[in-house]
This record gives sequence, structure tokens and C-alpha cells, in this order.
Amino acid sequence: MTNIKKDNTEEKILSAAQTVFIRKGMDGARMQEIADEAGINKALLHYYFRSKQQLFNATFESLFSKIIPNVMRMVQSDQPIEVKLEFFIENYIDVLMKNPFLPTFILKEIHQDPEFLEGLIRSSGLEPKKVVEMFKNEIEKGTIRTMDPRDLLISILSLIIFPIASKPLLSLLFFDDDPKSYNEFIEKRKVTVKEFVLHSILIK
Amino acid sequence: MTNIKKDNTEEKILSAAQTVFIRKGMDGARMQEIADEAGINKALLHYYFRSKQQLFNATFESLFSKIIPNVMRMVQSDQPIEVKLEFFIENYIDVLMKNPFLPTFILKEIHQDPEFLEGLIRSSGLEPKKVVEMFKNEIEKGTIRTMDPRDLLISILSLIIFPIASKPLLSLLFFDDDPKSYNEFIEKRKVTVKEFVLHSILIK
DNA sequence: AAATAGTTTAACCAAATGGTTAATTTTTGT
DNA sequence: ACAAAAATTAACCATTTGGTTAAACTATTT
Repeated sequence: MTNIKKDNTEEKILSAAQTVFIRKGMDGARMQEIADEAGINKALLHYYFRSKQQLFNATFESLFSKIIPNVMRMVQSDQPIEVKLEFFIENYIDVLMKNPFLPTFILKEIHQDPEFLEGLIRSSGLEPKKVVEMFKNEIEKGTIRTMDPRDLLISILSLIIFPIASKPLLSLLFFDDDPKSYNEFIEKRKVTVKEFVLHSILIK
Repeated sequence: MTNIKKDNTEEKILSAAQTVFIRKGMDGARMQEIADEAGINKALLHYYFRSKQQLFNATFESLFSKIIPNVMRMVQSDQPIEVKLEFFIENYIDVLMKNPFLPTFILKEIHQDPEFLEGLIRSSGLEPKKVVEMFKNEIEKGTIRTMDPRDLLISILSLIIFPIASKPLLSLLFFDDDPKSYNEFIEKRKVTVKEFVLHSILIK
């Protein structure tokens, strides 16, 4: 084995960096705090990643890939739209609930540096055009009503992502700041969102 | 007139602080940058607002009140649900499009300090329970199908807010990074979202 | 017009922060 | 076992940053 120690430390750093960057954002995070979180000396951060910016980029890439659920295969299958939709929604809500701070973190940093995105998207295996294409086919088949397929996809993403991204606000406004109550709500949403969308688009 | 100068400077500071805080966030913003933006000496910031934290709080409160559209009167009117919905959606999209960076900014800072929210919400005139109540009434009247009214409200907010909060991402993914194309899309959304929601909830 | 109070500024300061260096320890190849 | 390479650390450093101070300037009061 070439370098068991190296990999280990690098992973520890990345994991610690994720924790701290998500909690504090790029500007709020401190290199010392990341080092403490990883249980190593601060100089090691620079030894492995040169600068804060590069550590952040590596962290961001790793985090970004996390919120891209592995659903492309399903999208391109020949299951009926109801099944695809259910799979997509449940899968995505699960991913986000395991990382509820991710959407806001990513949205924020994206606002600060939009250019950085392009490469990430290309290399992530994310193919929104394929999803749009799928909806277009359904419209042509006549299973769902006529509408801009981009609109439909964006609406579905909105219904999934926003309630999780705004957890602290919603929790306070509608769930008496009770985590259990909020989590139940999101869990139920897997069904609710599916029904909400299907009611809206299916031709009955 | 007691102090024409004082009011003027204070407003200049707050306006500059809004610009910089929205652009950079609490941690990324620099007092010197705010002073420059306002065209004054940095010490004046502390003269008027004591600390960065207090300046931020004042700024945040002012910004938060901006994204609370003035729709409570409409909600409590006896217009049919279609009209209320249309008014709410158009009004809210307009507010957000004038301040597209606000949702993300607020979401981010809220994650960092959820407790700060409670007082703000109370003093803002925002009454989500009243809106929830309205939907409950419609369900009882039988105009819309049975569902958790909180779910419905949160879904509507999602459909309005998320596509604007994630502007850079969507712009890149679906609109070739062309602002005009994206803006047209959002403008059309006023109708799209209304139809999407009505299709989903109305009993036909 | 002189005294007083309020506003604004330039010059400073201490603490924090990202980053570096040189020395030490650990691992690897022979 | 030993030398070379890699990994890790403690001690520093230069810069940045929020915040202060004392002096200057402006408006107000009497």
C-alpha cells in the first residue's frame, strides 16, 4: 500500500472542512477551526491543499456531487411517469434530509461565484436536458397536459428543495420549532408532492 | 429641523450596508467596504451603529421586512380563491424580482442564527396562520380538495421563491446564461404557477 | 460672538487570520 | 539497519480587520 496515512489525513481534512464550511460558509470558516475539527495541525491543511480557496473548492465539489441523486437511469427507463416521479421525489428528499444544510450552502456560494458552476455541472453527470426531454415525450404521448417542460422540472425541484432549505424558518412558523413535527412533515411530503404534481399535470 | 444631517448619514449607511451585506454576507462584508460604498469615514459606522453586529442586525431587519409582501388584506378579503392566489403570486414574484439576492441571503443568515428570527417575524406583521386559516376555510367550503393547508402554503411559497433564489443555477442549466431569457421565464411564471397550483387543488 | 453639543475624520491599536518555515517524527525503499 | 522521502508540528510572520481615540469641523444655543 503506497500511503495509507496520506489518504487518511486527506479524508479527515475534507470531512472536517465539509462540516465547518457548511456551518460557517466560505468567509465564516476558519482554517484553525477546520484543523481542530480534523484533530491535526493547521499547517497540514496547507500541506495538502495549499490555500483556503483550494480547500474550499475541493470541499464544494465533493458536496455538490452529493446533492445530485442517482436517478438518471430511472429517468431514462420506460416506467410510467407516476413511478418515475415517485422515485425521483423520494430519492431526492432522502438525499436532502441527510444533508439539510446543503441546499442553502450551495445556493449562497453559487451567488458569490456563478462561473465556478459550469465545470461542476458538466463533470457531475447531471443532465437536466435529459429530464426535460423526458417530460417533453410525455406531453407528446398525451399523458400529461401541455406545458413548458422546463417549468415542470423547476416546479418539482422547488417543491422538493425549498421546504428543506428553509427548515429553520418553516420549523418556527408552522411547527412550533419542534424537530420531530417538522421531520414528519417532510416525510409525508414524499407523498404530498407527488400527488400535488400529478394532480396538476395528469390528464384525467 | 433637529438634525437633517444625521438622518441623511444614517440612511446612507444603511443603504450601503444593505448592498454590501447582500453581496458578501455577514462574514464576507468589510466595514471599510461599507464605509466606501457610503462615501464616509469608517469610524462613522461605529458612531451610528456601535458594532458590525448591530449594523448587521439593523440591516437584516430592514431587508427582512422587504420580502414580506403586503398581501394580508387581500388574503382576508372575500374574493374567490383564484383571485387571491393570482394577487399573492404576482405580488410576491414582483417583490422578489426587485431583490433577487434577498431569499438566499436571508436563508443563509437564518441558518446561522435561527433564534434571531422569532422577534422579527412577530414584529413584521406577517401572519402565516391567517393564510393557513384561509385555505382551511376553502377546503371546508369544498372549493379545493382536502389536504394539509400548511402543505399547500409551503408549496406555493416554494414555487415562487426557489426559482428566483436559484437564479444563477437555473440560468446556467436551462437558459444558456442569458438574463433576458431567464427574466422572461420568471415573468411567465406568474401565470404558470397560478395554473399549476389551481390545476392541482381545484375540484373540477 | 462665544460656548456648547453634535458630527466627521485621520491616525492608531490589539486581536485574529491565512499562510510560511524550519525542525522533528514517521514511513518507505533498499 | 540506514538513508531518503513523506508527513507532521511548533513557532513565526505579514496583513487584514473591527474597533478606538483625540482632534477638527460644523451646527446650535444663549
